[in-house]
Amino acid sequence: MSSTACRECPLRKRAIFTPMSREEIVFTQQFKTGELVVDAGTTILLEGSNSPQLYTVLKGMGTRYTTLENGRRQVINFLFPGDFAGLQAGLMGEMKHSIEATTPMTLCVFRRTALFQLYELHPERAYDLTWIAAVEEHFLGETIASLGQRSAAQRIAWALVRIYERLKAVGMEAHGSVPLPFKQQDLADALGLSLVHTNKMLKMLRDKNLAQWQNGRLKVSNLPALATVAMIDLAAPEPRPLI
Amino acid sequence: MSSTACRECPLRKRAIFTPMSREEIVFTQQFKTGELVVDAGTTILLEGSNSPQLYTVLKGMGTRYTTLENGRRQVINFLFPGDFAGLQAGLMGEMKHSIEATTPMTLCVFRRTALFQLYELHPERAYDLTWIAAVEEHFLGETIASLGQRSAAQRIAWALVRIYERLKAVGMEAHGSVPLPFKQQDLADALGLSLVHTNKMLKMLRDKNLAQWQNGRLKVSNLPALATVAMIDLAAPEPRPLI
DNA sequence: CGGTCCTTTGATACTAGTCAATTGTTGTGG
DNA sequence: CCACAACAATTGACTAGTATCAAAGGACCG
Repeated sequence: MSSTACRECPLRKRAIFTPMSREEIVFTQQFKTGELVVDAGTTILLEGSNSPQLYTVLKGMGTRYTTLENGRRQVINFLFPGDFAGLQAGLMGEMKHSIEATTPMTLCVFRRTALFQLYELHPERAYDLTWIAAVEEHFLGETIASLGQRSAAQRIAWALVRIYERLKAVGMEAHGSVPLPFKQQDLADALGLSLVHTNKMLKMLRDKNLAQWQNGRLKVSNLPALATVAMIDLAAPEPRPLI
Repeated sequence: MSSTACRECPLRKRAIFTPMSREEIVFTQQFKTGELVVDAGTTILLEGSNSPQLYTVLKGMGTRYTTLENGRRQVINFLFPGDFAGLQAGLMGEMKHSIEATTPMTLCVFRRTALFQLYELHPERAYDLTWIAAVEEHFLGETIASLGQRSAAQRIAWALVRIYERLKAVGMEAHGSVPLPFKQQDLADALGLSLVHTNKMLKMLRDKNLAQWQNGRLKVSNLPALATVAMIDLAAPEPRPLI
């Protein structure tokens, strides 16, 4: 199967992404060197390595995580279609975290060496790259606030709302639910909770008819109610650039 | 008192910051529109506002925080000299967090409207800006790992080590200690701990002779030992750009 | 000198972690 | 097609780490 052309990119059409001019599309196409297709379970980027690539997730899902000295794992965030990865290695020379494919994934691969060229020749795209970093920074800040100030139940609710929104924004909602092929352990590691307690909180939300996550799909029957539990002020997600 | 010229900038000389060419200094000077001097306690940026400015901390310290719906405060990080602020508002149009001066502060002010010009005319500086965002992203990721996976004692130790390193890197170490004019409540809010428990953990570290934080100064007699408690692999800090 | 703010300490309550065992699911080989 | 292994989800019992509550110093200021 041949590589997807940027102009045909199914993600770009989504309202969540800021529109791109034809020229931008052409340049992005040049910047793209190919596609990486990996099986579920593959480690795409390894902490400490200096992988020379930048990626955008085209299909599939993964986790971005670090491992502490005591062996505990922290999932920094989940990777969904449209997400950009590898900027830290791209600029700082070394990965500060690992990325693992949870499902089979397809990633657009960009040449890291072309990064500086991008800054010189395509300021709008460079601007977008910084924008992406700023959006990511904002999201990480919100995660910090969740881990620091929300109770276990609130954290789970918060994560489910955010995940639901993100997947919906990239068009993965169907039959009132979204695919969510992670293990409960992954969510636990993302929220700093134990697996057992995560399980109990999920059951609680299920019993209250707020969110059902089973068989790899997440169904939220009453999003506003779940957002209330999560202490989230539900707002339309702001458009962000896609690279 | 007149504004500090970029070429005289006392921060730029520090090894922690990547060197700047004369041209870069000249441009930065043009980009800078002045200085903001504020008293302790001033709110510099307010969540939700669309402040049109970008800042670099020249002197003093502050906190970057958000407030949740239930009134609890999460300190995202501390602002020290050399730190850059306002990028989110600069790109995304609205502040996602507030910034408050803890001590009197002096900030270099940059014109937000010149931001795009910077991308068009000075790709190296634009590159640096993205670099700064990536460094910040990395630091926030480490914070997430701390809140998620470290115990209270480890979190405190972690924070003190990181703070000590950062202040030392900008030349604020003197007599084997660094100034740290925050309240225990600020640290508690940064680490997602209660004030009381934070106090007890600080006492524990003090009793073990690992770290003394009193009267606005932090003294770490045995940094490697503190880093061990914190589960940190002590490494020389990597240089980052200054704007 | 009283008031305010921050730090410190003790007592108690509760959230979430750990341990252990059971159930359900999927895939494999006989 | 069934037995078994491997893994994920679930549940219950118990424990530990932190939060909460309350009160007492200390430091600073008008």
